[in-house]
Amino acid sequence: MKVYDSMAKEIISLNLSKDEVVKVFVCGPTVQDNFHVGHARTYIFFDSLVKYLRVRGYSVFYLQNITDIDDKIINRANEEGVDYIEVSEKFTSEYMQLMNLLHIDSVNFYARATLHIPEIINQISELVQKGYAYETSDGVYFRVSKFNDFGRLSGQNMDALKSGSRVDLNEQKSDPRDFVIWKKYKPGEPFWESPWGKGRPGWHIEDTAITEKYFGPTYHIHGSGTDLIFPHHEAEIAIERSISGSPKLADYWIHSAMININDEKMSKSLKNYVKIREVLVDYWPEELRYALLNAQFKTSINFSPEILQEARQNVNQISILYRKLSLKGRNYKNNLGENAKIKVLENILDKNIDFRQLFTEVLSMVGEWNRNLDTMNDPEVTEALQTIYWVDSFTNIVRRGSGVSSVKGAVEILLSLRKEMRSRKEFGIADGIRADLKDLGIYIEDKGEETIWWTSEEKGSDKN
RNA sequence: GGAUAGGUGGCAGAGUGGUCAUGCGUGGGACUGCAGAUCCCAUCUAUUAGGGUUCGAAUCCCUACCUAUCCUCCA
Repeated sequence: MKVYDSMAKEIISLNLSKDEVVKVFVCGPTVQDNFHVGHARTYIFFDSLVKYLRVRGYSVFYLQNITDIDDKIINRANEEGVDYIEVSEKFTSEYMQLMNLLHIDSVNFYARATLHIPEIINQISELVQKGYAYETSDGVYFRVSKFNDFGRLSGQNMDALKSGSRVDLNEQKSDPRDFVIWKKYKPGEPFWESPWGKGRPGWHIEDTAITEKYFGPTYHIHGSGTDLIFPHHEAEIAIERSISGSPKLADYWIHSAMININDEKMSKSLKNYVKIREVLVDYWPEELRYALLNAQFKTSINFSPEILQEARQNVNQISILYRKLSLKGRNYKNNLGENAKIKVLENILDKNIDFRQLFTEVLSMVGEWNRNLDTMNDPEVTEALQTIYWVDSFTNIVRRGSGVSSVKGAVEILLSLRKEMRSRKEFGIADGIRADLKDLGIYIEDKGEETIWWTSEEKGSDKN
């Protein structure tokens, strides 16, 4: 299995062992505001990546942090005249709900920063002791000049950073590149006691304190969106390696590209974002997942109604075929691993975890299965079902209508009535039944003497 | 200015030297009582520009131009 690694800046082999737990850390959100499609992309991608690793037999522990103390959270709380905890609780809960809606269920543990203050203070103390950090009147800062690998991941030139710095010059830092790891208390702000007085943690050190606690000084995969490479990941590397002395923090660095809108990055500060909630009014989670996985992870996606519409088409095509196949046979969970189609798909993914290429190949298989649907024998049906089931097990893009709902009996009575009407050429009545069922989310399809049906609610603009 | 990733049809997007895949869209056809689903055919005269290497370049080299992200908080 290979993947583009941001540190190596090329596609390299992912050498992971199946005999030990694979430790994956992905930077979670700051719980300060509504979540947008950009967040969705990153977390859907890593969800599918981790699930795929598991499908391939790796035992993965997927850790994510939640930044629940931060300037922006405090500012928002002040604006609204509430305690910061109200803000962070509200959006933490919203985040969890969205993850649930989007089928993002691969994370083993969400670690909140405010529940790791002792670990953070320990790290700062160590850094101060070793001379990597110094105290000023407003906080404790990391001394970047003591860590000579700073800038390697992001390709930043140390001197250029120094001179061309856009960083605040007002602070009492001894070097403009130095970053804050402890912020001293100002009136009205939440605080924790520390050897440097009341205060709260800086952002970068939250993650290292958390990963060190659960993973130790090094782990296997570190992921997030590309926008966190600098300075956040440089800072994490500097902090943890200064403490541990290890030559690396993570074996692999995987960064997913941004979501753009009108060719510009979607972001809170530009106010050009589309909320996940808004998308889910008109589109199913499976459709959003498809749209966001339907690109190489290193390629930015220009978000538009067109990509959602395309996703809807393809999700429908795969889902409807899946339904038809499952009416033909149900032993698709057997004999996984002997499936030649799955082998083909594995080979595609193993080149660079490219879900778009996976989808392209799946769609061509779907075309073939549709062509042969009437003549497929049992092993072929099983193979097809297994394959779609396998793909769905880590992508979650198949919409599963059900033919065994609680209304099954009633539907079948109506269908036999409709059959009778059709044989009497009472097409008005027959079509009326079909239309009424459709309004209830029950789709039927005539094929010769047979009529198959499934349930599938409609969403958004397609309704009517 | 530096770093990174790119510039292929209406859109999306494969393709590291030899008739420019594929998907969406659009048009037509088959099937159907009609639909739906599905299939077939077509369409869109597409490789940023200019040089070079080559029998031959989207693909290799050079130059220019352009786009996005990062170089401040951000997934």
